[in-house]
Amino acid sequence: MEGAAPEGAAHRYTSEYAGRIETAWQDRWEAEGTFEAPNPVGELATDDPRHNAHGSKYFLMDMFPYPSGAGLHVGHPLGYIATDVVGRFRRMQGDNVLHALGYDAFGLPAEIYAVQTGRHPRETTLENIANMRRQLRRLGLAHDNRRSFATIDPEFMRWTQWIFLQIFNSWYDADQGKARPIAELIDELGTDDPAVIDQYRLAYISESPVNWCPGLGTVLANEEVTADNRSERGNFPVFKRNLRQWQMRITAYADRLIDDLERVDWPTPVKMMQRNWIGRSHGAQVRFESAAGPVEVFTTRPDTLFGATYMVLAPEHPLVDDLAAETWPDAVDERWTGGAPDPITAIAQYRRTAAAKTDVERQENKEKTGVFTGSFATNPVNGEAVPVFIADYVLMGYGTGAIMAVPGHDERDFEFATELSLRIVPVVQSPEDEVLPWTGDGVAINSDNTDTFGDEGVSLDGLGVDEAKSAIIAWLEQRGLGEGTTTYRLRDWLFSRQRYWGEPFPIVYDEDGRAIALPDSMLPVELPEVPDYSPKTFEPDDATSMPEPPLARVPEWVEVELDLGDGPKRYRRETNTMPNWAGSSWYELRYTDPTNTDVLTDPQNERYWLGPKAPGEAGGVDLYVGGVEHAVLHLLYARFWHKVLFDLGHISSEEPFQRLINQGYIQAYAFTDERGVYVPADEVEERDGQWFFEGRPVNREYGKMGKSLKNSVTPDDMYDAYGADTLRVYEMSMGPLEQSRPWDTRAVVGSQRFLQRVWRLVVDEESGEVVVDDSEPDTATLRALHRAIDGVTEDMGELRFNTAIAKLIELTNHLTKESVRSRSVIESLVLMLAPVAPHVAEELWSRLGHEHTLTYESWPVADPQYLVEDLVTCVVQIQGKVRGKVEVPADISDEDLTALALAEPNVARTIGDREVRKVIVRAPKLVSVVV
RNA sequence: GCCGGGAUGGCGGAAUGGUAGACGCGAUGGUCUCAAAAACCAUUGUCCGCAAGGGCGUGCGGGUUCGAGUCCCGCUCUCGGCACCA
Repeated sequence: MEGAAPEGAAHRYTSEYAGRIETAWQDRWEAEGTFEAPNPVGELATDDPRHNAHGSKYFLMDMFPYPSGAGLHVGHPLGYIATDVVGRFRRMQGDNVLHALGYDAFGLPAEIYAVQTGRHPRETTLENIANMRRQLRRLGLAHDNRRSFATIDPEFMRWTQWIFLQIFNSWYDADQGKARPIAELIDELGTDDPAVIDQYRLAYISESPVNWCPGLGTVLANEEVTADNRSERGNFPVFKRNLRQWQMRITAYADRLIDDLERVDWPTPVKMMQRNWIGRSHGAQVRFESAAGPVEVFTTRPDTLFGATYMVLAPEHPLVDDLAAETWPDAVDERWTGGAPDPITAIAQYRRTAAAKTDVERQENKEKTGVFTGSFATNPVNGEAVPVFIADYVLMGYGTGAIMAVPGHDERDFEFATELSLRIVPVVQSPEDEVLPWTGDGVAINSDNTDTFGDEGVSLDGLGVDEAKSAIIAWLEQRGLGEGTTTYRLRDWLFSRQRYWGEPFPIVYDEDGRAIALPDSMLPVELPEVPDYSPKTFEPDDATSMPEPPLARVPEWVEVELDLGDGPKRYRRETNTMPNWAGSSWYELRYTDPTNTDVLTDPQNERYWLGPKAPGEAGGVDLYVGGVEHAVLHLLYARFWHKVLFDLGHISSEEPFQRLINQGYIQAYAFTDERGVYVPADEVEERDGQWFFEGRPVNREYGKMGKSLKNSVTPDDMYDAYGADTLRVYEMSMGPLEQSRPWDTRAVVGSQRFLQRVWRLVVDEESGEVVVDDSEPDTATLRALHRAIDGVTEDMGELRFNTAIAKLIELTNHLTKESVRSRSVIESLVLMLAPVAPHVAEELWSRLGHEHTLTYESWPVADPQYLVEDLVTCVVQIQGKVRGKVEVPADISDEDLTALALAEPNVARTIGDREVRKVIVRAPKLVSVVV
């Protein structure tokens, strides 16, 4: 953009000049360890007083990146710049700031690349990390590099595996509401029989329906499967299969995971998503007697029990076979039979068609279908015999897999009842103009069984929904017919994957196939070399295929002889690996004590950086910035592990992330030609609102930045064209952090012009001499300065970098216009500029004669005397419309101001001969006249 | 369908219920220059008007208020999440 500097301006702040300054300061920061944050104890402790190691602290985190081979584009660093600005600001406010960046380095892309090239994923991953470190270093991030790590580092993996064993070796004590060591359960139960004990573990193996993805050759967690049953990564079909897999008992924490959302400062949408995902609903379990024994149902509307006119079981429900009658009752409605000669045939047929339906089909066609089992059950509140159906609108995986159907007050039951012509009884009074089904509030009707039960009975009639619920639950509990309960949508976390590039489990099996934890001394269990990195993958639609993990193909690793306490014996290693999410579920802890080899983090260090600041608080990272796409997955898993470690007494904080902000995305325009092919966005020209590529018109689209859309802009491009500081200022001034916005390379120059103006306030572009002097600034300048200090300080504190920068620009423009040279003013400006544009600020600070980095200089403080003006512009409104302005002293009285306002010529003219009915005075800024 | 965001100039965006459009980009005009670039200065919501000034204007329709982008009610569009969860 910028040509060679003209002869006469050798010290002009050009991109090239900026680049020299920036790399020089990056080298110096690194050499001096400028951003190293001391710990209270251990290897990273220090007595360097400038770091305030025992005073206030601030722990900042970014969602760490997966080191992709594609490198960064300008959208990636948005959050990193923002946290860096916060960190630099907090340091100048006196905080000890912990800010570092690790790498989430296990993952599918590296494995896929390895399969394609035969290169070890570690090799390529480490290369990618090195490249990313280079790109990010050039951005001037104030990270403590001693605290950086990658999840694949054996030292990190060791603790990931250690935490797994902690979870494996604990159980959830529902009475105490916390996890406890399994040894305490063994004592309490008086047995160490694995058949008993293993069922309680928080990490356990179960044979249960899991999401099998043949196209990826691995199973997936529920959270990794999209609504239309495809893999979030790769978009392959996913099938439910019964397989033996590791699970984590996250469901034990469902209540705390919901309730503790109130103790963190997170965006509402993220909290909502977590609440919905956990899906807690309060209701009742009620038993309906049948020929096959009691059938348990779950309902959130026990108040509508009197309106339950039939029951529905999921087709896979275990009692269905027992309920299937030999023959249809006389005069059975033919819509109930599915056209079959008897219930057993009807059920078999229905199950077959239901199973054959893909989930997509189920979704497209929500028409209710089902068949009658031929049996009846008894509604416990009124003794009525209600027919029992099976239907696929009832899911085995939720509640009890059986429902009582209340067609009068449930949409789905109503549809089914209409379809099969079932009885509909209203039991909640609906508003007059509403038709059934009525699902809203109302007074109970037709809900009285005192004529059957006499004094033992209950009447809900006249009660509101909530009262009726409590009344009927009390009645059911008293008679042993049911009880109030809570169910959750959340399922346990499927924790094993059939991949190579993940953490191995620290588990071996003995000859009885029993899972045994390896002792801590044998950690980490490292990945063996394998002949082939890929799991066996299958045709994406091959639902019957079986998982085959790559590690199973290394018999010399799988078969081991170990001495686990009772002499050397043969064992077989677990061949699954942990999911991607393992490392990111606890990495916040490792930043606090990254070099500790004895514990995952020293309790003193953890307490200092993460502990609650006041009793009752949950603690956690002071600020965590990342994309909203992790709202459920990563953030839920990390909270879960954090709570387990808290329960077991390893850490003092109950939540990992106290405050969370979702940064927006930087998106970009992309252009397609008449064939629909993407053309390079940076070669498109705009004329009169139309876009042209090589003279031909093209269409504009808006979307993610990326190679495929040919609209990527890389940080490296920006470093070359403008320098890192300009890129930082531009990204921060584009808008609020949380908001997504379009990239506009043309607009970047505005940020460069701003930095150039600041530069010229200090340095003569031709001679390179410092031009500041010690002159006393005039009052107008002092006002501008202190107003800026006041506003910038507040904006920075609230992460409003865009408006903070606007205020710095205003101050700079004032100083430029008035040719202000006063050192005191310019130094304050340089200090305030430092968080967003640290290199140029350091350079100017140094040229102003300061020996040390400005990193730990005190942030300027506004002098209140310059924040009040003596003369202010008062606005005069008539009927709320501005009709005039008067310059008045700030301390003017209401009476004087009113007089002045009414005397203002235009005001007087507008009022004319109308009567002034009321005057509202907000001295000294506003007078509002009502006529 | 349910839940949660959002809508302001040509563009990105500012505005404790009190002068809508800060700051930046772009555009137009000017200074400097042989010329250009850069820099600097000025103008820039829209309509009427020579001007003074006035009308209109924050997705749409109502309301509260002396005064509403901001608060309340009802919609539209849009983005995100969930989706037969009993």
